[in-house]
Amino acid sequence: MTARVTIADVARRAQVSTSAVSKVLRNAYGVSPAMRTRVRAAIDELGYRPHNAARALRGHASTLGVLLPDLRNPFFPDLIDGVTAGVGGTGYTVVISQSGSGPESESRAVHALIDQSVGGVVLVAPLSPQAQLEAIARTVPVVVLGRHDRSPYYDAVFDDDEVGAELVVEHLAALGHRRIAHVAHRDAGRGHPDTLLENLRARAYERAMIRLGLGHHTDIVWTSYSEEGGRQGTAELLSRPEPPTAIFAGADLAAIGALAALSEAGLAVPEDMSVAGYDNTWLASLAHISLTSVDQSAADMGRTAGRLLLERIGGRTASARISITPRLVPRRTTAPLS
Amino acid sequence: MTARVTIADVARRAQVSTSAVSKVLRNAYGVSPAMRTRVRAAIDELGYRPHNAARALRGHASTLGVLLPDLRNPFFPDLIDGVTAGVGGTGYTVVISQSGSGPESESRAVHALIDQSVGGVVLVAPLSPQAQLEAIARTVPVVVLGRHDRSPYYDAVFDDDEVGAELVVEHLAALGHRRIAHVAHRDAGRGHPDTLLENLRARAYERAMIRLGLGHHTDIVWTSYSEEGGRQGTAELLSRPEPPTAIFAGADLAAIGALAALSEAGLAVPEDMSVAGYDNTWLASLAHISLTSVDQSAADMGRTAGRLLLERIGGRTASARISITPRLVPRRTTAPLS
DNA sequence: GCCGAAGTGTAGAACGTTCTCCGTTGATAT
DNA sequence: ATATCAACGGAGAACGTTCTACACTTCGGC
Repeated sequence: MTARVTIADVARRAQVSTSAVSKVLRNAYGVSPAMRTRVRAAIDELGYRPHNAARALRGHASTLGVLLPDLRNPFFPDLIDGVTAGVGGTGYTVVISQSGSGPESESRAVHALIDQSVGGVVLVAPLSPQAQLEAIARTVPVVVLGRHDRSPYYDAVFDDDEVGAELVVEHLAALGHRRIAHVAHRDAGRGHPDTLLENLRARAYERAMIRLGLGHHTDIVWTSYSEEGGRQGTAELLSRPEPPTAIFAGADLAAIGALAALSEAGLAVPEDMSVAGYDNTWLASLAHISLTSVDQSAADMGRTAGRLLLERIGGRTASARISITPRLVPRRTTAPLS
Repeated sequence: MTARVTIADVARRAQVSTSAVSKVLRNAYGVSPAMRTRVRAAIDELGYRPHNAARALRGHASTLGVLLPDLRNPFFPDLIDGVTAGVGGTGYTVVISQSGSGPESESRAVHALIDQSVGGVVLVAPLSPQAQLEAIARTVPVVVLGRHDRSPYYDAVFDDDEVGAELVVEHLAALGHRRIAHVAHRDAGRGHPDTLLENLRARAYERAMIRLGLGHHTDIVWTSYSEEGGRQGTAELLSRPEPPTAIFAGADLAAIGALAALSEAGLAVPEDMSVAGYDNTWLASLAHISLTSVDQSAADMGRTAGRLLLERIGGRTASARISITPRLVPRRTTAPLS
């Protein structure tokens, strides 16, 4: 454990004041080219690295936090890559944290993140009520992903889940399906912000069914956007007196679970049952799975979120609300009703 | 953006000195019960939260870093959960960072992490040469995961990759396969520490083949432990004059890619080709995939790594080296040679 | 020559903690 | 009564930065 090289060491070496070194570091005004090169040289020679904690103490953050509900959803890595790309070259480091399920553990996680003195946070599909998010936004710039919130205090990025759900229902209906069921996600705890993507997808599903005259075939099972959730939900659907002929799962992971349940039940996909997911993760595109899904461009969303966060940090106070239009990617798990 | 509640505010409220508050916070010696409760009350009333940057400046870290090569490998979430569980209840927060591929970006990432003044880091399958890791270990406690390094300066946690590879080869050989090929991972850049798990698996595969008298059937394609890698590697294997009858992919993700390539080539699994993976991630257990794999208990490894890190932080200087014994999980992608 | 402005550089006070000393009690031992 | 000591509490110097003020040049314009 060697002693740290500080700005003072650099200053001594370069025969200037610490203020001067600080200026060079921040490339602030008032530095002659000669001094700059001298300081730069000293920095390199000593292998100086700024101490972020000290900087943070003075109010300058060097990291941005991304809070994910869990790491298992294959949608998130793409999102993270997008965020990283969006803030690329600005000197910010992106740190990732897991919020767990439930508003309490989420709140704990977000505060833990803030306590790291991050410059801003991207909250992915948070469960906390809007008021609470706004309280957070008063402390640190916030971008919320996956909720259609309309808040003056934080930005929102989301795909148009209504459109996405419609695309799926219309696709299935066009294939001749009428009994189209939906596997939805029920959050832990009470609250359930109704701007949260899972709830919007479910409602949009209902509306699309009604619009297409299939209202009486509406059938939602509330489990979770996980493999297990999809499996259970599908099992439940299969036990109906009149099971559906197509299942629209609100997430690819749940769709995968549905495929598992169907294969266990000895049903063939898409011959006996069509299945569609949402998110178009790489899972869906696996040749082995080839799941019809809705693409919402995780990378774009992440990049946008990153950019908005930087803008907020840069001083923008007007609130942004950016919607991304999803697009259907038909694959082999959906086929005409036979 | 409200002004921060500091220790001084708490002190004022509780009519004590800041030193006293600090003592209560750290539950240090020299605090009367009366004062303690008074301070506690003030803390709650004001909603005080300690400023980690300030603490870090004084040398106390509140976070532990985990550096992952990438987030897409489904093995990692389990690992993270293990680490989190292993350090649970100690007040440390786990932050995750992505190292990218290649020693340079890895080195950048690990330094960025250290600059966050983490109390210690878990490096997952790092590519940097041992000397460099030891340099890092001189700055901050380090636990390396997935390398069989023997260093006096950092701890190592790994599964016995030799045994794991043997299990697979023996399993396939017992099923009658002789032309068993291996999809290996070739790291970016030079260096390739030979204690890295991917290299050990490949070597153990070779040795097992020789031991079973199949040495002349040894066939390794070096791509990567990713879906794309598995796909390409398998395509290459299929173009051999005499293609293998079984493929041992060094990671589940690569095995999935192999399945994709096979399905594209119109080959049935396991009828025409047996496929085995490694890591036993949830992907492998998906009913739809049901991949034979090697389990190395990600959660255990993570928990162990977390625990070791805490011990190091706690002052242990002797180096630990913990090996976990893997176990074969046969599923539906491997079958007797027909 | 004088004045203001522009260009360079420094001193030193923050930022919010921790933690080492040290001072003050009151009780106990001598 | 005095010395000793434990228990409690506080003063104040760090930690490594940033950044506001200010001081000192130099230079051009008058």
